Amino acid sequence: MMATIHDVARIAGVGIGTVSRVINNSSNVKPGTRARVLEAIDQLGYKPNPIARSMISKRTNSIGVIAPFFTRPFFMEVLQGVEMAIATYGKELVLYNVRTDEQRDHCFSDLPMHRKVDGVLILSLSPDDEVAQKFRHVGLPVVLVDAYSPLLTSLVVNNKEGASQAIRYLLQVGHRRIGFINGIVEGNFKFNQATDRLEGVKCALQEAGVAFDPELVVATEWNRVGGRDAAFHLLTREVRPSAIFVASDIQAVGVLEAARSLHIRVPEELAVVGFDGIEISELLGLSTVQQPMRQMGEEGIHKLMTLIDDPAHPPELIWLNTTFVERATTSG
Amino acid sequence: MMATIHDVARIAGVGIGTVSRVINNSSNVKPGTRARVLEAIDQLGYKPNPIARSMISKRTNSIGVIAPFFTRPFFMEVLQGVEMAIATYGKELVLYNVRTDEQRDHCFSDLPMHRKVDGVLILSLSPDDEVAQKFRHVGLPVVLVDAYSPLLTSLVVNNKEGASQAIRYLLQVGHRRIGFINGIVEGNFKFNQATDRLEGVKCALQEAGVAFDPELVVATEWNRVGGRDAAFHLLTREVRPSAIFVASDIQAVGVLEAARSLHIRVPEELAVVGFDGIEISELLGLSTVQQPMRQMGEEGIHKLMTLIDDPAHPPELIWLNTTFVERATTSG
DNA sequence: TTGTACGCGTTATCAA
DNA sequence: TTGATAACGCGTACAA
Repeated sequence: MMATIHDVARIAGVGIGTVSRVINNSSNVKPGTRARVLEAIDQLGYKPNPIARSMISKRTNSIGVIAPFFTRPFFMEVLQGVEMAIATYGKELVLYNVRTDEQRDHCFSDLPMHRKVDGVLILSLSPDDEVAQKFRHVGLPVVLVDAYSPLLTSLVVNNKEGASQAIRYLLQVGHRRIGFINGIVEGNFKFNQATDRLEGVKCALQEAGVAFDPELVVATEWNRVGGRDAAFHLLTREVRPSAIFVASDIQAVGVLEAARSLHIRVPEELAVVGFDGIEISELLGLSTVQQPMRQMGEEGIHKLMTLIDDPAHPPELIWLNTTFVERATTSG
Repeated sequence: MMATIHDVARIAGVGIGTVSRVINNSSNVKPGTRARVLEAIDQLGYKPNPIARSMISKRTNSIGVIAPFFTRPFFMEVLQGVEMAIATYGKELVLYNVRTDEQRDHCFSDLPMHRKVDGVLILSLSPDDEVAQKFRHVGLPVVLVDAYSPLLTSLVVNNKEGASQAIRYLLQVGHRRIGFINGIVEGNFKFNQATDRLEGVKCALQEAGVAFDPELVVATEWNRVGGRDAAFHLLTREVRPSAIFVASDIQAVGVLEAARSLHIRVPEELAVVGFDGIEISELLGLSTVQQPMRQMGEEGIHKLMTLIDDPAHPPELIWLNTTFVERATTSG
């Protein structure tokens, strides 16, 4: 039905070996025969079967991306960088979205064996040592983005420092009662965005000699509703905070909604700072701690490609920095 | 290095045929031997190689999604439905993002031959008859979502009626000078969202006996900046419109920005209606024509799966309806 | 420079 | 119920 290398060989009156050599433009083939083969290929509209090819070469020409809830704006931004980088390498992008722990475990255990991808980029998910070891063992290149493992090349954002930037700014402009709405800890791993951001908050407060008040900290879902609920909680206490730092922009949007419905003016009566720097933060004039999201995706892929070319390459730990962006929700 | 079916056969002391039968739980295998095989599989941590499998079965267990600029919110929403549906089928998702006509043509011409996917879902891109014919010819199942071809199963939104809904509403609440900011026509295909929405605008005006004024129509890029620029254009004319209907929410956001910087109050001095119903429209209180985006993705995949199971299934044309959503930018 | 034969890891067919 | 063997379409030694 579909033309194979044999058909081409027959039409061109050569052996399949020669056709193969022409396809992979191996040097040792006489110009005359090459022309004949090329013509036969053209005539039949022949394309090498990539499945059969990867059967031999052990290369699939596609790379896998594992992300939790890739529909969240943060992942979208990273994914955009990933996609662009992958396209420049001419690879295909296989997307594994994981919503549950089961899906994650399934991905982590099966992917290494499958070899349906030449490499894997894992987003915001830190595999434990056992899983990481397995990836190494089977020789499947892996890069972690926004996640960390000592055994795997990791690109991490300095979450702690980012949170500190936000708190230092708020302290500097005079706030003393600062609320912190964190995201809930997803998964039971050591590297965790929520944990690190909380750490950064504590640190910055301590440096400034301001007491840390656990009553002002709430952890909620990483979404708008979570942010809104938490904000209601914080803003309806007897003594409410004069500023709230939120662990993600999307939650911060919920905070703004809560403030509006409570008739609390932003920034006059309440300063709000988010985290991430997704598009909506710019739209709403939300001050935020900007992550280099696009860059994370792109660099992650570049690292992965070098790893694919040189699997023996030792794991690296790459730190990326955040930038505080001052907008309308803080500057009165 | 990695265990194969031969290793399993050797350890279990059976032939590879038997192992294969156990894997695909074919009935005719004695419980005793099945147990031995299962044990060997477990011992070796053996997983069948999917590449070798699809070499024979001609099934890759993954489906391709072609989308232009999948990073736009509209595509994200559809993609979310797509992803969820694909997950329920246990398939893998291969994402082809196309930004240029070359990439599109490349996708359309290569994918059918590759057979690296069992089926393709094409988003917002209408292949011409020649390309469609090719898909049919090689027997690769295709479903079009938000796009149309007479030769392929297509899920389309009633763009014309949607635009009419918006205009009828604006007319009903008293507007007579209604501006229309359209998206530019991308690609030279017959089915086109921009064209249909313009048609709907004209129709609704005509029905109401209101003259259509070409001066009030501007076509721009499908993004915020495009919307903003177009709005500046419309709003700085001597007699400006009292309402603007915008072909996408993302452009409408730009319109709102323009109105704000021109100190034109919304909705008192200017009513704004978008199209799409992406999350941000809800956030900003933007009145809009809601598309059933998630549903489009899900239904598209379901249709594709039935097509994969029954390739002879004739192409269908499925219409989906929009819903007008009234929010703050129109209701004074 | 070119053709042949083998192997990649499966599934499917056919005898036994 | 089972095992050997032939495909599947390609890359690649090896021989010519």
